[in-house]
Amino acid sequence: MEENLLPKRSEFNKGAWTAEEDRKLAEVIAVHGARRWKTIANIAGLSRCGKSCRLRWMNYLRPNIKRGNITDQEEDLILRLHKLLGNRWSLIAGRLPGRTDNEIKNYWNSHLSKKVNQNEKQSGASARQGCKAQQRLAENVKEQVREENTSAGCEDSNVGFDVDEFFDFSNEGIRNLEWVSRFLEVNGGL
DNA sequence: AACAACCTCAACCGCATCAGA
DNA sequence: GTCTGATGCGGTTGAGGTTGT
Repeated sequence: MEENLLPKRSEFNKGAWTAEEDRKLAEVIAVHGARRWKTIANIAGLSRCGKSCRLRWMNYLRPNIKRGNITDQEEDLILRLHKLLGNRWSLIAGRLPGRTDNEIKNYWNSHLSKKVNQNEKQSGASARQGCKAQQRLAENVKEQVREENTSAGCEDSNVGFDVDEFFDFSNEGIRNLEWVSRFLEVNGGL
């Protein structure tokens, strides 16, 4: 009686993927490509939702995934990018070949957030100065983007957008971050 | 050896955005 | 212009492993 009132249990498998499921998924993607995840799940005969298949592919099965320890260089880059972009893990992952947004998010939450908190505590007295430094940093970046906009004439440029709007991270207008790549390449450090 | 506390990371969930009908 | 399904993203959870007592 009571079970009639309960929501219908999902018909999808949940939890850890088996090697067999991985193999099936990879096979189907090799043939049909990595899109239309619902269809892929059906073709592969997996009792998984499309979302789950996508996640598994993106975070684990995709070729060129780098597994293992994050190097010091990578860590440094993550810190710099996080300073610049906030919790935009997919954008940060885009700058780290072979790393997934999930991996970077996990690494941040388990390692770097603590590190950053510690550093902030240590420099507690200079917190305000830190804020100012951050503002200066943002201003520097803004200035550089403005220069790029004017020198490139914006027509053909990938960085043609309103700089102030862009740096308002509450705005979801961020789409093309080509300039971030270039900024990091040019500056080498923040 | 046994247990608790902590840590890591794969996977899930909900929401936002995109794209096609 | 609107609707709907697909996709992408960030936050969160929980199982399993590790370390400390």
